[in-house]
This record gives sequence, C-alpha cells and structure tokens, in this order.
Amino acid sequence: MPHHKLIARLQAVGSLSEQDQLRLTRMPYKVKSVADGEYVVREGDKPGSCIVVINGFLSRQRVVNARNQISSFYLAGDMPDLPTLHLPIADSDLCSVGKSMIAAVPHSSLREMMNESPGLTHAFWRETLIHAAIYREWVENLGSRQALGRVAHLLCELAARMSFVGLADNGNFRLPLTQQDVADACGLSVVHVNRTIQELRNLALIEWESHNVTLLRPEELKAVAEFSSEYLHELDPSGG
Amino acid sequence: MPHHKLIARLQAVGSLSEQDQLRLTRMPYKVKSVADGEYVVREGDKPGSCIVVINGFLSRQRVVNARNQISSFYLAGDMPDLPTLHLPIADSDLCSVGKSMIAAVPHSSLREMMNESPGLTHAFWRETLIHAAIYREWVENLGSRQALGRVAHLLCELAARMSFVGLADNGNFRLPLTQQDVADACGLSVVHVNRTIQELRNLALIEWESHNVTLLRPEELKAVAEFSSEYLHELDPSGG
DNA sequence: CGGGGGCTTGAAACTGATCAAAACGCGTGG
DNA sequence: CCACGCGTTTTGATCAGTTTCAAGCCCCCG
Repeated sequence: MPHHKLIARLQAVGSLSEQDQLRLTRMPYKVKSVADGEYVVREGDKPGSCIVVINGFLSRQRVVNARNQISSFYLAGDMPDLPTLHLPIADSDLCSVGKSMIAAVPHSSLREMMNESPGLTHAFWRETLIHAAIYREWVENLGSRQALGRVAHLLCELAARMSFVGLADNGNFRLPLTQQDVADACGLSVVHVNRTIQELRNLALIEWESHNVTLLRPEELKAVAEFSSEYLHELDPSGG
Repeated sequence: MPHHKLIARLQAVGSLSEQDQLRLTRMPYKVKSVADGEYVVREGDKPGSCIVVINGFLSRQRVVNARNQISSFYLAGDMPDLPTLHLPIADSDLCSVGKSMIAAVPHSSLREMMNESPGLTHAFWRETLIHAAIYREWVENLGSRQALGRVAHLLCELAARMSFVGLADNGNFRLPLTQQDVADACGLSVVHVNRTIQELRNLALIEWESHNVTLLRPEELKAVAEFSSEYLHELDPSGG
C-alpha cells in the first residue's frame, strides 16, 4: 500500500531501477490512521522511523509570534521526516489535516536499503532537496507576493504535486484544508483569505466548495501566481 | 584555503573523522574572487562544480512580482549549490554581496569522496538538510513576524552562523549587506527597514555602522526575535 | 572636488489585520 | 426526524503596519 504513491512520487521526479522499485515494495512498514488535528510527530521528538503519507494531508507547523505558521504540506507519497535520518531531532510538529493514513518505515530498513543501492540514496536525497526547493519557493511567495498571488501560488503548487501522484483529474482535486489552514500557510488572516478566495472565484479562476477544488483556467491562474513548476523538478513537465 | 572554513563549518555541525578531514584538505579546487553584485551562478545553469564560500557573502535571489527576493545568504564555509549534485539545474541566481572569494570543486571529486566515505556523504547530506531547515525558518519569519522581529531574527541567525566559523567576536561581526539587501531578504521596503533598524538601535539592542554589527544585549534581541538556534543544528550550542 | 549610492525623513495611500456578528452546514444526540 | 451546537464561511467597519512617493543628506570613492 504505501509503496504505490511513494514509487509514483519518486518516479515522477527521478527514474528508479526495477530493482529499486522492488526493494521499495518489500520494505517493512506499519500503517496507522490519524484523525483530523492529530499530531504525528512533535517538535523535539527523536523518531526511529520515517513516515510515508498514504493518503490525506499532513502539515508542518509551529507557533511563531502567537500565530500558527504552516511551513509545508505533505501529500500521498511524501516522506515528511526523511530528514530525521540525518538530523535526529524533529524541529517542528507534523499534524494531520483531515483524516489521513500513514505508514511508518524503520530508519534501519531505510539505511539498509540505501547501503545496498546508491540509486535509492540518490532518490531519497533528491527528495529532501526538492522539499528544500519548495520551502525556498514559499519564502519567495511570502516575501514578495500579495494575498491574491500568494493563495493562487499555493493552489498551483498543490495541484501540480497532486497530479504527479495521480490525485488530480483535469485540474480538479480534493483539498482537505480549511480557510484557516490556508491563512496559516500564507501568513494571512482568515478573513482576508476568505475575501481572496472570493476574488479568485469572481475572476472565474477557480471553484472551491466542500473540500473540492477545480482550476477553471489553469494558465490564467498560473499567470496570477507567477507559477512555474520547475522548482518541483518533475521529469515530465507536461503537467507543469 | 577553502578547507579551513568548510571543515570548521562541517565540524560545527557534525563530527568528521580525521580521515575525512584529510580528504577535504586534499580535494582539488579553483579559487575565484567575485566583485560586488557579480553573479556566481544564474538560474538555469547546469554547473559542473560546487562552490565553497571562502570569505564574503553570497545571496540566493530571484525576481518575484517585480521585487528582488533574497531567499538565503551564504557565508564562509557554506556550499550554496551542493544541491546541483542531485538536481543539476540551478533554480535561482547566486550573487555576491560585497566582494567575496569562492572556490570551485568539481562534482566528480565530490562524488569520488562520497563514494569512498559514507561519513562525508552523511556530512554533505546533513549540510543540505540544515539549509532546508533555514529556509523553513525563513518561511516562519516572513509568514508570522512583523518588521521588528523579522529583522532581529535575521541578525540573530547571521550572528550565530558567523560565530560557528569563527567570524564573530563577542556579538560583533562584519556584515556586508546594505539596508536594501535586508529589505529584499525580509520582504519589506527599504524605507521600513531603515526605520526598523533605527528602532533596534533606539532599544539599545544593536549597533550597526559601516558594515559592522554588534549585538549589545543578545538575550534581549533573541527575545524580540523569538530566536532559538536549534534549527541550525550545531553540536555545541554554547554560542546559541 | 564632484558624483552617486546608500541612508534618513516626512506625508499620503493601501493592503491586510482586527473586532464583531451573522449565516451556514454538518454531525450528534435526543 | 428534528433540534442543538460547534466549527467554518461570510460580511461589515474600523484600525494598524507597511508601502510608496518625494526630497534631502551624508559619506565614500574616483
């Protein structure tokens, strides 16, 4: 189960040998389902295994200046705490947004796999670098764009990442975030996020109801967001 | 020459075996000096070597929404484009802030060293993860804090990183940034950065003149910035 | 000594925050 | 099946932080 999306994810972003795919399907794991708002990892934890998101959404968050700041979202196929392999102490919380399913894979198994296969080491390292590129993009987003572009950019990114793992159908995908979550991610107030989403709706760029988002005119939305998917480093940029 | 600060940097953040240190001193490199504002890497480049900063400052930047957004600073001992080992295409510009000295180390040499030594692979991977943690901290900084805390946080971070590599003397260090650079990094206008720095001066938290910064009351400054150095993952947090 | 970049100051305009309250939707328990 | 309650979305009005524009000054470099 966890392999499916993980392999899709790693494959979308760098090719895996048949043998490495086989290794991934054989890795041991424990599945766990987590409720809305439940914490998967807390700041300061020293986890002995890494998480693979099977379905749902996780957010990385920390309280800063009395605000809850989300610094990243993780979706199916992502391994949010891969860094704990080399930086044992988690430096932020991981929290489920809506109900999610995750799998835990022991550090030891991952290390073993990487010892056997330089290709997997490469793939996992690459994966952490892509997430670094995403953080960087968020820095640019928060530092430079105002509300409309900020929210638009977030939507473009999530749509692209969803489509890599086959979770977006023609610009339409399920998004468990509340407007509060978007506010926490974009450094805006809920009220203003609400008005911003309304503006995106009025511009006929998106539909968004009951946790279902549709990009109506993706190219125009990308223009508003100044979005270019290169930083996500996927191999076939057709979805870009 | 490039080894000194690089080893200091990697040592500050994870222990290196004697042999690995030796390997680093023997790696081949080409020194280059770069002028103020000169580009070291451009977006879209596919460099065949990695840069080590010997002295001075580099900034990673991109034009977003007609603003120049800086997403990171690199100082002596840092390897800004280590990610190009696994993500060949650079996705932002690297630019010198003031005059700098850099060394270029061929990808092939780095790969060879890492093949021979898992310890070095670990150290370099770790290094990229720490920079990812710094980006994340910047996301929190830009998303959650207002001007005073934002600028204060940047100063705390740079002071800490400078001290790891022996470039800060008791809270006093050389900082080649202009107020415009700070503005570009903090997502603020120059005018407001100016007033914010004045406020920090009035609060008797810092001195800052002719590219020389002194933290007068580091603890109070850290309180204003809500700064905790854990995300930098240095081994001996005495400088924290 | 002149020029130009960086720093500083003031006033007006704007974006987004905050406060407050109402409407809505959905799941739970009576 | 309906009523209740809570979290989410929506709307309005006021307020604060920051930007923008504009001008003057300082100081370093050539």
